Amino acid sequence: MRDPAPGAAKGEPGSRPGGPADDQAAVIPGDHLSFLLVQLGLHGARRFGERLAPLGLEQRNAGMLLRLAANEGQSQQALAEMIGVNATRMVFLVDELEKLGLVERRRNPADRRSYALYLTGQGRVTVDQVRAVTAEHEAELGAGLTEAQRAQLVSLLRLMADEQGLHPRGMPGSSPGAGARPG
Amino acid sequence: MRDPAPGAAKGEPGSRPGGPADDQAAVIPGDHLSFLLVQLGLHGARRFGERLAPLGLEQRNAGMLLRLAANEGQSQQALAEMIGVNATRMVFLVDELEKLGLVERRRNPADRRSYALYLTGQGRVTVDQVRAVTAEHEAELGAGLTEAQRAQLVSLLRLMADEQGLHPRGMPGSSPGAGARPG
DNA sequence: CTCGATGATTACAGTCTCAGATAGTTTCTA
DNA sequence: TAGAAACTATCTGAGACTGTAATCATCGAG
Repeated sequence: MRDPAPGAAKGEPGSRPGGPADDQAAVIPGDHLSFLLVQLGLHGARRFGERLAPLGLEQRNAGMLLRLAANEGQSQQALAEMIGVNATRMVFLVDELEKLGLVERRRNPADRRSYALYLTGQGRVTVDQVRAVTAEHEAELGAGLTEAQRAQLVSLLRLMADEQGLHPRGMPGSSPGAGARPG
Repeated sequence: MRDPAPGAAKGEPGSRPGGPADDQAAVIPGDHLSFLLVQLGLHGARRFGERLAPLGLEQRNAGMLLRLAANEGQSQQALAEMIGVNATRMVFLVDELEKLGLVERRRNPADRRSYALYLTGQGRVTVDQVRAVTAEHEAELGAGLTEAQRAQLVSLLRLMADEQGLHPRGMPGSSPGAGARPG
């Protein structure tokens, strides 16, 4: 995540990124909503990734974990659909978490073709840590704002998201997306 | 750009990316600043990319064009440094624009090792189109807001960006970075 | 003029992320 | 029981980007 373009993006889970150099000439006025959103979105994503690093997690892992915590016992496919990644990708994502000892696949007795996904004990501990990190991250982002400003900002962003037809997806890292790379 | 994580990212700016499915369970409250920013940032990036498609441009091309328009006559290296991509990558990016007939490399008489980059006539036309697309995009993003709300949102976002130590970089697509991908 | 540094180009190797095709196992339905 | 369908796993390939190194032309300094 460097700096995205008004459409920069793709990334997601994209993810991983370095830091670009600072600019001199502003091609697009700094008061463009699009630019500010992308810039802050990427900044937030990068910072969140940095905060997760000490836990040994990537953003995608954290997103998956939180998703799973809220939907234990689901099949990989169901979770994949919810998150928006294809089944092929989901295999890999679950593999990662399983190797970390955070989740386990259990055969679903009702349908032995599929696995039911569950958090392990360590997985629950990690989920709590991720939530704590998320709270810290949230606080950092709003650090320069008064509570009233923060509330108003959230309100406006939600209004905007609604207008754009966006729905809460559960969390970041849940999307596969590509990043937009400017380039 | 799907849905990013609080650190979703990476991505992207980029990548990639398709559209995820809608959610059911919100793992992270929809009122999290981090989530809203990433979500809206990626959404904006994706939409911007869609708007550029009819012009035959990728986001990276548009970002480069706008940068170049504001800094004609610079060497590739100078532009690369400004944008934050390495020289190797820059060669490719300029090649793309040159093949599209939008920019041209001219030998710098003062230093014949380097090229001075300039927009072609078609390049200028395209820059205007990109700016128009950007304006439309901007309007779309703010469609659900009153002018006062939009102004306030911009104000709050700028305040936030300042607090986070972010500086205007000129534009999206300007950064190389990785995208943030959620997982 | 010679040498060292620089700018641009090219070729490679390597990383990441993701999609598509395919196959194996199991379940469901007729 | 046979066939269709679902779920998962594996393999292959694409796209975007980084980094290194080698090459060539040119510039600046000594």
